[in-house]
Order: sequence, then structure tokens, then C-alpha cells
Amino acid sequence: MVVYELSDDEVDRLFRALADRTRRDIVRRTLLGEVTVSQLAGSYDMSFAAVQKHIAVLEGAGLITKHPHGRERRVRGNPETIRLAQNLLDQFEQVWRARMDRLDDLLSDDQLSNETP
Amino acid sequence: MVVYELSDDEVDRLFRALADRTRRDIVRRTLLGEVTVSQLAGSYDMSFAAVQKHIAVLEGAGLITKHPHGRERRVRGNPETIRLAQNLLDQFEQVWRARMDRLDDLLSDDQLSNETP
DNA sequence: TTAATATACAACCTAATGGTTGTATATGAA
DNA sequence: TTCATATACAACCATTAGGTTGTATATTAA
Repeated sequence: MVVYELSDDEVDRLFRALADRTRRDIVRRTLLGEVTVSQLAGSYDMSFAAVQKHIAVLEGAGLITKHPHGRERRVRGNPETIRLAQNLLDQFEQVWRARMDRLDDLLSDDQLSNETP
Repeated sequence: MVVYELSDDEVDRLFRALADRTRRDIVRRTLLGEVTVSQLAGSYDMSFAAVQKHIAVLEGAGLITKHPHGRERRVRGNPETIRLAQNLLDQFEQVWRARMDRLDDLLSDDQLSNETP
């Protein structure tokens, strides 16, 4: 499976998009099923335009897509991009795990040198 | 294993902290092994104070900790918090997967109603 | 055709972010 | 003790983010 290499800018946008509770909620709702912009706007205690901006940020990060249906736009969550974010975090974990492995190796070496003086 | 419930503010801070390439690099380096504030500051093309601020943001998000050693502060990455972020993304994935499961169930029901007319 | 609805988008405001420089303080080395 | 190093932190500045209101444009319903 080929996984896209995200640029620093894209990664910035991805995590930035997730760093807002309203946007995280929109992602959850749109992963659960398609909703229109109006339905989303009606769910939050802020103006229609404010919700529109959040939707634009999420779209820019690739976390959602909009699909025209007559005069309305249906918003759909994109699980692929969530996966990309998970991969990024996995890479951090691997860095740490690699370090732990090196420490384990050092310990084994010590044991060896004790066993063969 | 008990996993801490993060507040919305904490989640905001966590993803916000990850939404900057310099900070992500600091996290990587400090997961690889302890480094001092000076060492970090020397690695980026910006002022000491700017790097200090990035370190403060990461500390506020729980992604790193500082440990005094004489006059220097050693910075250490915190894999626990990476794990918390992973859990959050997993929750998004589960929302989507739950939806897929429901769709599968619907399909099965259709098949059944075809089989028993 | 006219009215209502769904969306888009510009202009504006305030607060937060990411950077700067300058100054203060603690610790270690000579 | 004196000097150099490591860190902290305040004050400032430009840009971005998150909100607002107001206006324009499609599309559907009457």
C-alpha cells in the first residue's frame, strides 16, 4: 500500500485542523454519515459563516469533502486522512521504540561482557 | 490500562503543538534522547527565545518534560502523550468503522429479505 | 415568475501565534 | 571573586485565526 508523503505544510494544516473542538466534532459527524452545510451550521452556537470557515479549514486539510446535491452541499468525512495522521503519530512512536531497542541492546552487551570476562 | 480523559482544551493544545514543523522536529529529537535547551536552540534558524517558546508550547501540551541538571535543562520527549493523540485518532476511525459495520448489516438484511420472500 | 432556501464570500474586529530584542538570574569555570 | 554560559522572561511587532455582519448567487417551491 502506497501512502502519500505529506509536505510539512500539509502536516501543519492537518494537525491545525484537528486543533479545534468544533472542527473535531464536524469530522466525527461527517464520518458517521453525510450532512449538509446547513445541518452542521445549525448544530453549533455560532454564525453560519463561522461554521463555513471551519468546514473550509477541514476541506483544506483533506479531512472532509463537499459534494453538491442540488442547491445543497453534502459534507463527507475522509477516513483516509485520519489514517495519514495516525501514520505520522506512529512514526513518532517508532522513533521512541527504536531508542528503547538500542537501550535493550546495550544492556545485552553488558550482560555478554559479564558472561565473557 | 486506564487512559486519561483529556479535556477539549487539552486536546486543542495537543494537536496545536503538533501543528508546527519545528515543534514536531523537537519532539522527534527528544524522543530519540535527552537534549538541552541550548542544543535544541542551536539546531534551528531562529532565536534562542523562539525555540524556548516552542519548547514551552510542547511542555504545555505534555509532549515533553524538562529536567534540571545544574544550570542546564534537559528536554525529554513523552511517548505517553503521543499515545494519547493516537487514541484520539483511533476514536475517529472507530466512528467510521461503526458506520461501515451498520452498512454491512443493512446489506445482510437485504439479502435475508430476498432469501425469505 | 416570485419567494424562500442553501451556500459563498468579502470586509471587518479581536485575540492568539510566532517571531524579534533586550534584560535578569543562576550556575560553573578560571 | 570574576567571567562566561544556560536559561528565563518581558515587551514588542506582524501575521494568522476565529469570530462577526452584510451582500450576492444558485436552486427549489409556490
